[in-house]
Amino acid sequence: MHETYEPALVEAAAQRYWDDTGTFRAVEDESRPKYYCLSMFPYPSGRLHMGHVRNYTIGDVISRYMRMQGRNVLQPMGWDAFGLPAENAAIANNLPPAQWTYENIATMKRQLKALGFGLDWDREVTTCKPDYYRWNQWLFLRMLESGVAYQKTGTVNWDPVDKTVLANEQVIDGHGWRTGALIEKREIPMYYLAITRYAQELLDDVQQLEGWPERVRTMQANWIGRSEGVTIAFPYQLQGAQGALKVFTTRADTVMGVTFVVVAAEHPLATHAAVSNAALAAFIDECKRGSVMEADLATMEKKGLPTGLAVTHPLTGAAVPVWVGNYVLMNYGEGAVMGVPAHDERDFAFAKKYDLPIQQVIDIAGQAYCMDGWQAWYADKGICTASGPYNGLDHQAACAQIATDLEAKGCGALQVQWRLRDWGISRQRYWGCPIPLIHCPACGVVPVPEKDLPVVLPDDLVPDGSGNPLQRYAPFVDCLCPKCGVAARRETDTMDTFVDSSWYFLRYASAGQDRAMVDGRVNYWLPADQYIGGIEHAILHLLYSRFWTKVMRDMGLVDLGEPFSNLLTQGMVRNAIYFRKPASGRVVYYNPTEVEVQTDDKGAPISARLKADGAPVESGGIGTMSKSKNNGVDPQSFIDRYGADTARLFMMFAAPPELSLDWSDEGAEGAFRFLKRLWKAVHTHVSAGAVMALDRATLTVADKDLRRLAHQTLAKVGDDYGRRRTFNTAIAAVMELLNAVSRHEATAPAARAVVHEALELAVTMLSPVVPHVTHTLWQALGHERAIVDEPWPAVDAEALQQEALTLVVQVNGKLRGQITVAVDADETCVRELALADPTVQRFVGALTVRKVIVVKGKLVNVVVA
RNA sequence: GCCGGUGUGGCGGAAUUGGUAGACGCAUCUGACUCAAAAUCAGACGCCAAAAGCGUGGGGGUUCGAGUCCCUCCACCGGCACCA
Repeated sequence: MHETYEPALVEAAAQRYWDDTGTFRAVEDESRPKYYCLSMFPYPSGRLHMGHVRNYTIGDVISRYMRMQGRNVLQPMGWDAFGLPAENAAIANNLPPAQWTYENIATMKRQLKALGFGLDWDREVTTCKPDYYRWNQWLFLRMLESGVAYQKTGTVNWDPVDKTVLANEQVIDGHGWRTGALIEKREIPMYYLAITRYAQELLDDVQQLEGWPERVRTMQANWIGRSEGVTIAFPYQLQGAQGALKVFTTRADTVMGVTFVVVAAEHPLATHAAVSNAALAAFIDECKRGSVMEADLATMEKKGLPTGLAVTHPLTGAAVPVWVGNYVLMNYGEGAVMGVPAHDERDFAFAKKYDLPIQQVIDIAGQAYCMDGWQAWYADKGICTASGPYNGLDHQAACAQIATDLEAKGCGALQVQWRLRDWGISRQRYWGCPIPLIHCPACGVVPVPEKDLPVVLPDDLVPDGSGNPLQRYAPFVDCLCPKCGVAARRETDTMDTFVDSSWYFLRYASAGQDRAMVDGRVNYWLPADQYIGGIEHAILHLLYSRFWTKVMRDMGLVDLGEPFSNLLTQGMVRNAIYFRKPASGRVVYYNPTEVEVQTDDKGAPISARLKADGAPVESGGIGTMSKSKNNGVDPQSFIDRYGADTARLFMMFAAPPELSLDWSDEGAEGAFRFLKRLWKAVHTHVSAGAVMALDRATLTVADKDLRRLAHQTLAKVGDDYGRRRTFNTAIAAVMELLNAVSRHEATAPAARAVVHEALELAVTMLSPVVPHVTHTLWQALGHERAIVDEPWPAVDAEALQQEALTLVVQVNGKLRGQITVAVDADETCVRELALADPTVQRFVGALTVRKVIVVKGKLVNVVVA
């Protein structure tokens, strides 16, 4: 063994051993309990970032720990390789997205290997390869047959200069990111997946997923958004024809307070009214240009214009004016809402702004309604008032009665409404999975026959930002109709990349299968025992994957209904932000490595300046590592300097996995120091020669204390890895153990044996986190078998035994002293010892002892007055 | 705006079921070693001059006892359906 820790040597040796022995190749084995540890696969953006390092280290620690627990572990990896950044890079570099993507994959794969993750690379999945995406296409066609996939129009951002559809992130303040042109909303035909068919099941099942964080389950349930209410029809006459304007409400009990209705700009009534009303037509145009994003919709100024039309209140027969509003969306519900200004905050503001009548119809005992301003209780459920036959009814009774009455008139029905909308998967983009359809002038839309799959995406085109290059590429577009044989046009829209990521975890389990999407191996490995990824995927990706799995189940392709048993959502990796804001021009961000921080004599930062010119820079606090803030740390240069183990150790030690993690050069340095200390401790110990077998009879009190600590630590670390998933506290516990080992006088043979055991346990406990250095240290401690193949050690119950306990004594809840008692001391004895303590005596003084609370094994609280 | 989360020393965090607040690490300070520096090792380290007192974002409450439970307010972060 070397005297000094040299990570480069140690890491190369361990990785060579794992490669040569095929350690991480997973083989199905019905006789052993499996463990499928899944991490969200990366988008191949160029190089790994610290977020990846964190994500995959968590997965690797869990995988290696479960392997030591005797589980047959599968830990695969792949590439979410389609998507917009490749097109942006193509525009910038004039290179095909495929080339950029495959180069990035090669780089990142090398980095993943350098980090020592125990991945089974034989199962690698790359979503931009035809052998993967052909099954997207295959399943899409099956979904079309079953009606899960269907066509309808959808709204997109249209850049009139580039004549292209933009993603939301490419629209900045309503203008195109490249052209600056004012973006228009356009309605185009698109394909949708009927996720709403599964709404109830997705909602019911998410409540059962006990291995998921409560917050993610709540977010999903809110997103699905089941609400029970009533659809109400407001009849109207228009050009002699009878019609009905439909709205949905969960507050049917307030229907007697309706004083107006608001329809979306695209609503047929709005279109009709605009024909003879230029101002209204202009307003509708303005609305159509507005954002479709929920966040914008919620915060923008609510505006409206009357149509001049009126509908009839179905219960009172009163005429209700119809308005057009910029905050009502055609795609949500019925594209119209009823206005009850007295009991809805948004309607109240709208009515105040446009001077519409406000009619209170709900009474809350002890509250007085006042029209001057909105108060929170106006929206509460109460007793109906000024509501004719419904007066005196509470919310539930009024809703039921009103629904019955509306139903009798043919003007309403009870309904369950979902916030969840069907999933639009069409993208007007090149770098994605082609939608396997052909447009025939005679037959219409014709699916590509199964034998012709996959529809291969040409991978040498270079997008230039103006439209989808597939549309101009004849070899792709020109085809023959599979039905009638005439010249036809291939669909050029591609699929949302969320499709690719909705089932890759099934494909890992069916690696190499070229005759089917999945095979029986899926039912061995799935569901994933642990899924790990960023909290930013808490809703969409996870919901789509759950939906996709259920669709495949209903087609008989898999047996499971939920793909992920346990979910761990890891926090962001953050770093300090420094910038300068010149009087003119834009803000310049400086990487923290370029900045020097001045501190006061307690170490608190007071100012910062740029190393290059010595002039001050401003601090922007701490933020998520990003290109735009220039505060990223490149894992590669860090690994080159300190090694993979230090990177892994710091990532696991600096914060619990669910919280955000702040990068710290000094902290990472500290992790490196700890590994050097560990190395030195083992080196010093083995250099001192052979060790006797542990003889429990010859141990001193100090030896017994160290043994107890070692086994207590073992129990804690196992619990932290397995149940709690708090790697930071596990590492801290091993650090404490190592501190105790280095303080231990180890010259006597028995003491050396205890130290040997403690070091073996420390090395074993750390091996999931720092597998390279522990691989070498385990050999140095005299073991033939590699540590990666060792089982997790058992706690020695005898080592945990102790004779005396220290209890704390409080007076009125404040810590005043400590007493040492025998483990089996009874309450009376503990109580007397506590009262006899001199400090306790001093604080009790002349006061009367009211009671004494004894918490077994913990503390005594003397209550005085 | 809506939904979800977070808030504890100079910093990251610990306190697992309501029971010793600040484990472990970083920074800082002191000392040892050194011609010197680095590295390493030892010690100190919530605030306050203080045995007392105060202290877990602010305010209020429940309790013998609250970082932990309840109410309320504030700040920051994630998601909001075409970024992935």
